[in-house]
Amino acid sequence: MENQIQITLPDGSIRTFPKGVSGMDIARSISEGLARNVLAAVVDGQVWDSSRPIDSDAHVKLLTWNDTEGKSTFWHSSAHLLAEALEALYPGVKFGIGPAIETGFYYDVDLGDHKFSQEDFKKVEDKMLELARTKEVFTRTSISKADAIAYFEEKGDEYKLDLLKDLEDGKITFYNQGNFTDLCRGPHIPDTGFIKAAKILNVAGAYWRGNENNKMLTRIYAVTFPKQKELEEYLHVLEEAKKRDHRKLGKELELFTFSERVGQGLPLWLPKGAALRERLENFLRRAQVRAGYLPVVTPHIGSKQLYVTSGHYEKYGKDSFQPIHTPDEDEEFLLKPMNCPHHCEIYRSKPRSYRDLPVRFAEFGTVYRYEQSGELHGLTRVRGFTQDDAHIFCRPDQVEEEFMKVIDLVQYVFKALGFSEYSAQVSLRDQEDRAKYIGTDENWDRAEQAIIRSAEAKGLNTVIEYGEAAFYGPKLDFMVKDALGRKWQLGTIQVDYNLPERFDLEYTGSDNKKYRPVMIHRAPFGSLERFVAILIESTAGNFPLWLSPDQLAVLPISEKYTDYANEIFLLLQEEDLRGYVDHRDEKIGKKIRDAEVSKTPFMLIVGEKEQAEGTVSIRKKGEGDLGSMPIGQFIALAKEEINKNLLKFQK
RNA sequence: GCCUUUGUAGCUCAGGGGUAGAGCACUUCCUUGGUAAGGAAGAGGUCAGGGGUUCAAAUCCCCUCAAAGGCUCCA
Repeated sequence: MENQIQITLPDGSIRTFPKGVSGMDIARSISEGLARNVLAAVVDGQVWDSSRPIDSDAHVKLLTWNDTEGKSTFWHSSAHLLAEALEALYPGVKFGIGPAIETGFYYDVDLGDHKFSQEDFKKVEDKMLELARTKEVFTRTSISKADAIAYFEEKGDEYKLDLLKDLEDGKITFYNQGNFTDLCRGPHIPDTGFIKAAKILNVAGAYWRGNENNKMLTRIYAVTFPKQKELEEYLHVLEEAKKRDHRKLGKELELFTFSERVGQGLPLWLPKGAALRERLENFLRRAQVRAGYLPVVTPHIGSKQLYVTSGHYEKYGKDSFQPIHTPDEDEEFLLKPMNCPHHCEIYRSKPRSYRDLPVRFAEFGTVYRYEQSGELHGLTRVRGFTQDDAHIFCRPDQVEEEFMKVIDLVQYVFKALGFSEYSAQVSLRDQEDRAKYIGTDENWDRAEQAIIRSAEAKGLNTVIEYGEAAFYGPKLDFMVKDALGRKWQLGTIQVDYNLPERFDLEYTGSDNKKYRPVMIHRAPFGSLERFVAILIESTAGNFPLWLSPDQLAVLPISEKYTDYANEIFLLLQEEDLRGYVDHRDEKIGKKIRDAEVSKTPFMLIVGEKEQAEGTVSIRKKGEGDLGSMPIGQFIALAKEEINKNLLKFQK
């Protein structure tokens, strides 16, 4: 029948509807409740307005707040509502783009001379909700390019005109709600009435089209919800996340600090932080010995010529810490921004045979990079940091195998430290602009294919990003999120066909001819600084026992038991357990509280009873009293917990 | 580097044109207390730094430095 179409629903059922049926009509045919919650519909894989007529057989999925796409449609529509509110409050405002993001949305606007600040937030929120209550309907209209240009010329919005330049005539649509009309592909929720709660989160500057030569617009970040309660829950989650911020915990737990006198982005590791970091280094050192790495050590500076050879000077020289000059001769040295040139020279220190390969040089190398001041961020982005760096020099036929071994090592480090939620980003060349990369197309293709195959073979959750490759080669990065959901790169593996060429590295093959080795850069942690930052946020400062700066606190009930407490502590130290005795003239309740607050895993309480029996009373952080036991039993218990983690990586 | 915001005691923060306040931490004393804060007293600040306006600036203005949230960048 010509006027009937077949709609396939996600459960596989097929229903017949009149031609021109909308997602909303379908929802209504199922239940009124569903119809009230439908935000949009997926029609043959594309998200459509729920009111848009469907003219032919299709697969349809109805979207609600519970679907990611439903949420992003909701937030995109909210961006239009924000724009409408802004236009009502600040006439003449011009609009850039206003997309939905992972949580919420933003709109880039040009408010002329008005500085959008905290005082404006409430006004705009109220206006948004006022407009939402009138249930303005979102309507879609196709418009010719000429008419669209005329509209925005009349309105004087140069940003929309700029956007229109790149759009194809005949595919341009406008969306309107209330008094606001925007250039938009859609789709949108049925009407603004779905939006019941709105919160402006912050404002930031953002260059038009992300280009720093363009004008800076005001980016207004906001979030909306279909229920007031959900907004409250969201704000609560944000508050909780802030408590895990590594900058806050780092200060509270006395792990690291910064000093203006030392300089921006140059972290100072306090004793407890240094202890934590040292544990991590030792952990990886042991794993690397088993994986066949050879430790090397290189200086913090290197001749400028070294970086001219490597190509880094040409690429980054102007944007780096400037060369250090010696007093009498015309010598120049650079603070090393990376370890690889030094390691290349170690490779060159003697002739290499094909039988020697692969060789793997590992170093916890501290490097210095002049990061832009606005980019510095706690320990995650600093100007001086230590990479758990290593360079593998191998034959071309060994690249893929070595690459996979490194993936194993990274996975094993992440697993031992409890990072289960990470993604792997494969960074390849920009598909169009290839001038910014050094090396031949042939080498790049080989490296890119090797990475993709290895990631696949290891079953990584991979995302491919074009244009994100380093200038010298493609890479595989392991990305982890911080407490606020920001993504950071931790582990990295990079294939490099370029440096061996520039340093003229070679090995003798079985035919007695010279060949060029391939280099793989890799760092499972990435940098100790960033890794510790993410570790703090993921554990909220509750480190596993083997990493905890203080593993235990011995708490005497009163000074009468000082000697017994010291005796116990000595026994623990002999077993390599770390901690302190709380000798302060305080009540036991106070000592317990302070140990809990500083997140010390075990408290050993000793008083009259323990001294008489030769025992300790154990209290575990967050769990409470475990009762008393002989010291030997506690030591066994603690060691068992330590080994539980360490055994994982010994396999 | 750019935009917005912020900078008061070791920490968390209040105040605000008339020469500085709280809680915690710290020191001393009292207390010798059994599983998340015992009591008292004391010490501690060129109110980030510099300049300006003013009879008077921590407070208002300008510059610098640092931090926060973004943008750009990231070997």
